[in-house]
Amino acid sequence: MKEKHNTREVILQTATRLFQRQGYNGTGLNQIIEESGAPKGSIYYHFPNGKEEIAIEAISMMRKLVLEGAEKDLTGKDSAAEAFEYYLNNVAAIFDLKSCIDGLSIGLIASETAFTHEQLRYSCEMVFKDLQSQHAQILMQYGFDREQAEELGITITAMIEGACILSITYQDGNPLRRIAKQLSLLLKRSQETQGEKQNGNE
Amino acid sequence: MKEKHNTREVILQTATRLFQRQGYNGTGLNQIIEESGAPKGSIYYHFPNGKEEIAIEAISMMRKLVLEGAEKDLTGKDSAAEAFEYYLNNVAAIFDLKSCIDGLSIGLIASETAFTHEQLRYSCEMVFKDLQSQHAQILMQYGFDREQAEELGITITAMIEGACILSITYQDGNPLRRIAKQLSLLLKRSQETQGEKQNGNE
DNA sequence: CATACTCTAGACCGGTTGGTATAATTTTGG
DNA sequence: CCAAAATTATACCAACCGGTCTAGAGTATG
Repeated sequence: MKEKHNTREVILQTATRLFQRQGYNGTGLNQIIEESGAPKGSIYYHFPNGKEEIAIEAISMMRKLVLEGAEKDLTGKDSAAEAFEYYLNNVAAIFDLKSCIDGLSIGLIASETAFTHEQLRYSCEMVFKDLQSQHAQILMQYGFDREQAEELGITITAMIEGACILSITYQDGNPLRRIAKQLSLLLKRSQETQGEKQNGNE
Repeated sequence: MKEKHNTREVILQTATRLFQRQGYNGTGLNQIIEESGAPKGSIYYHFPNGKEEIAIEAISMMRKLVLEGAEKDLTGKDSAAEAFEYYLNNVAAIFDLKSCIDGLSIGLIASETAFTHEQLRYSCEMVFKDLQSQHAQILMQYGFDREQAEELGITITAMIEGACILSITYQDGNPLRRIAKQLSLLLKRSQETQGEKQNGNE
């Protein structure tokens, strides 16, 4: 069975893309079927619990895409400030191309389902927590202490999410680029202040 | 006609609330009708162009609510840092109550319609720009120079939007409170750096 | 080859969607 | 009071929604 699971993967990839672009409520199964080329029977064969099950797996795929994309851009730089600025500028470049926005943001599906689909809300919460952790880990690798890294982790997660929404709305990478600079400054200053605090203790 | 325009206002208020809570695609006209008590005929009488027209007016109402709510909290404080921290803590308190989230955020309707409803996207872009301007104006009132105020304006807009999404997803005001503190620090440091730059020039 | 299992394919279903049409009711102003 | 205008009320519509069902095609194995 050379193509085993291929239909399932195609459905999932199409759904992931469409859910990120239009949201859960704005994406119908028929659109997923058309754009993936998968037969309707296969949707329920592979995802017996229906649309919600597809969405939960799509959120999982978004998580993987976002974490991997960020990891790739955030490591191997001279400082946290440089790393996060580089990452956000890469995300901005994707918006400029107006191309596929997979793996950039989960804010849409998170906020639209928060009051109406508890399982999806919970899945998104877990992804956001993973993103916060990733950011905090990266900051610690660049020398931040744990407490500050954690507070900055959640702040960075929010900033990136908010910046993506602005760029999506403006259909332009410019908001992300401007916010990348401010995030860079924020990180530089935070690290300087941490340095002073450590010197002060000695 | 003592109640002139009352039906129209009730429809609009209900729609504004529901669009903010569930988004545009997640809110059907029948739900607006039920929850507002308005007759279906009146929907098309008052909003002849249908759902999109309601949404455009709802976005306008959201704009008013957000701008007024922020104005009320952001003025009359000792510093920008204190003002924005106070504002975000008030927003957080609303999330803690799990009550009506009107006038807190437009990120959901903005992102879900960005690729599919150009008029709504445009309306949301204008609201975000107004929010940025408001934030920049407030910062200038507290002593920031124009250029820095504008860069911080867009950054604050993104941070608030992102923080609201996290709080919506976590169903908890805590993300907002934590980010309020980081925003306060960011503003303090930005103002100190601006002070040094001015001293350096003299 | 036969059999069992996996997977596809697409018809079908009841319910919901946004919108239309028009009669009935209410309001307004002379 | 009455006519005209404003507004309500509700039946109706085609299209779309997520989900069910079942025949049949494809694959693996003995």
